[in-house]
Amino acid sequence: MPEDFRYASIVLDTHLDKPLDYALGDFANVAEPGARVLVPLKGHLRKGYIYKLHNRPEVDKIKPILKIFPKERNISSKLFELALWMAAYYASPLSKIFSCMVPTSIRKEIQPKAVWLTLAKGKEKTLSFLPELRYKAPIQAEILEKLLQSPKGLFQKDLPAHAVRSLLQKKLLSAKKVSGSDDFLFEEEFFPTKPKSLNFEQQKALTAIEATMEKGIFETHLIFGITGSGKTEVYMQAIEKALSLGKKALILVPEVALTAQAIQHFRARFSQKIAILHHRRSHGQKAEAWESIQRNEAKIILGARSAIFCPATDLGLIVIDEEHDSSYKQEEEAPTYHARDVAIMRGSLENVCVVLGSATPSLQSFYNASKGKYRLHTLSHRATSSLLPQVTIVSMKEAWEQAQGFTHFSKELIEGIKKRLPQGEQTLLFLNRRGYYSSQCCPSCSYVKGCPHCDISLTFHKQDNFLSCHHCGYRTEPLRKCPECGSEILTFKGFGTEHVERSLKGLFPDIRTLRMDRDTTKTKDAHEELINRFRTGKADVLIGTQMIAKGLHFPHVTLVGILQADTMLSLPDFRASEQVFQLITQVAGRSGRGDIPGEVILQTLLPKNATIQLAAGQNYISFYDQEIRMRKTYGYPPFCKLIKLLFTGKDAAKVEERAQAFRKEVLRHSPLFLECFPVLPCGYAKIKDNFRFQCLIRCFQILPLTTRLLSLKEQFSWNKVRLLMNIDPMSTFF
DNA sequence: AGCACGCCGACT
DNA sequence: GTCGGCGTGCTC
Repeated sequence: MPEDFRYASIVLDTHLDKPLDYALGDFANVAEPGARVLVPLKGHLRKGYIYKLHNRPEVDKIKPILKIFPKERNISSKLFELALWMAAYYASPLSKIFSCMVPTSIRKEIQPKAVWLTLAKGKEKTLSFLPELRYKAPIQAEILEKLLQSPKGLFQKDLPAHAVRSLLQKKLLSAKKVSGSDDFLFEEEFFPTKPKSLNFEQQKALTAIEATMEKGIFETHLIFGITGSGKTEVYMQAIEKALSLGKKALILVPEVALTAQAIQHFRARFSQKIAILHHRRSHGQKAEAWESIQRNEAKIILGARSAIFCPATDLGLIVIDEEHDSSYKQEEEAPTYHARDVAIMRGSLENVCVVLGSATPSLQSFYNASKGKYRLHTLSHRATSSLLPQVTIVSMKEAWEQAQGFTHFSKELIEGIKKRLPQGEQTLLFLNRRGYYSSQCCPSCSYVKGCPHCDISLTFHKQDNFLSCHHCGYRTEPLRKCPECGSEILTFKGFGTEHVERSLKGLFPDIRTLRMDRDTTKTKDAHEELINRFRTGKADVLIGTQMIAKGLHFPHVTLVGILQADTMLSLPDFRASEQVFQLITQVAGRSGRGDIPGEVILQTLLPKNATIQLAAGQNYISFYDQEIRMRKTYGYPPFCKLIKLLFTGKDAAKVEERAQAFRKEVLRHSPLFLECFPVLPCGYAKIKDNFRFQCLIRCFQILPLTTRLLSLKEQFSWNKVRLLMNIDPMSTFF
């Protein structure tokens, strides 16, 4: 017989880390962990979730729970279990985990207020007075013209409010309230694409995944498929299988992959409603997607990392596409979770088949697969007839000798671009640095103009002629003279995409270029537009940073130039090689996706470097063998676990002192086997006026240690210094 | 997170 | 003499 509990500890929505006790009163029979409740706090009403039921309150003065919300607002028992695991593993307060699990729009009950406007019925043809209106009320006329061009309608918020009101009064427009999402537009029009036939390897992977789903058990599959091998088609057919079993499918993709185009790709295959969750959607859109999942309307959920917490019941399949992608890891704030690892935990709690896919699996995942923890499926052929691109390594030392000075472009690259111009074939140039010059400096005293708030140099942007900080957004005019020595002869160092674009135009005056980096994709649809313009052949060359590397499909690209393939290799980070290998492979994979075979030119100052050579050979297995040996020798993951303690604060000396003191406490109180590295300034020693120090902990098991660390953190006197515990950090440098 | 309490500079 | 700056600390 269950015990009768009279109290509950409640985790409040506020950033209050500690649960508070309240009396259950009449709610004793309906209260359960995860239930949404309303409670008084300091004379205000607050909402939260029940964490535990008990009979031993911590304090004497106990206020009562005022209300228990309907079950739809609960955190389900399965997700609650996942939350408890996360709180322990990631050493994070439960309140922060609950706020990951439920969107703010749901927690704050924000009612969407978007208004959708269409031309009033029957008025479409009676707009003969438009010329007159254009004269009397040009703004109103403009609205009507816009609506004639988009007959489905427009959001009111995108139109001038005053003119809309007049038009509504004249009964020329009709308005209806919607959720703020334009999802309803897509529901009507479907031209479903058919499943493609699978090759032997794809079929084998699919059969194994289907078998797991049929058994209704938890099992993790890793699809290791070269770029263009048709992983997505396997996911699609696995999703179909999940649906046919009456289950739901959750697909996680890196944030950048959630472009309207990728979404349409999914919408075109499935007639079912697809819920889309990512952090750039509006409150209303997120709330609608979330509730449609909860009402069991959406059977397919597509989202970025936080979608792993979606309230779906009866999941049959979780897909993590591009499993190696670092955007799955939350690094900035607690909980520092990895969506792939949370997915695997969720899968095991809910008996779900988990599918990880990548052309360059993380060392961790491939290691797990090699140990039999995951089932490995290799797709070694491109699904279409296209071949993998031919990669050539070019030594830039030699290129500079030949050119008698610095150049972005080796002779091989110039020839490659030139050859393609008359044929309408396109080139992609990759450089992982935006701006024109990466710093302004004084050659006589070697002063470098840095950001006053961060520990980095300011990047020069020629287009608008300013210096900017890529960390905090600080902007200032370029220096006229050196503030240290007064010299008026100042120079610049280091080149970015803006400079590459200009140099290229110097070489080929008539060349049509597009540039894609954070600077050119600031506005809402700029990203989409740039991709469309390039895809439809409006440019010969696309120059870009990281963001051109991921998943884009350009059939006319037959040449990819990687301008500085090695800058990241020099970082003192255990994952540097892994990241460079992944990046080169992903960028190279953009070449030759159509009928004509592709070419890749890999420009580097380290042509003999093993990682560069293996990436050029697109030889993942050899790279894995090399790298896993390295990790084993030096004792890095997956052969151990890492925790990065990050200490930040305005006063550098105090931050370092607190960090040292905390490190001592960790060593003193830990009977567990662990290794505590010295306290060091981070690679970025200061960001937004906050100094940063870190201390790396190496251990074999996370779980008992994080509990320990959390209680030490609670007892410690912080004195204006903050600590972020990063579990399984992606980088040990920054 | 809020909100109160608390201790030091520019105002009626 | 008060108003108000935001530093510190508590909320069941």
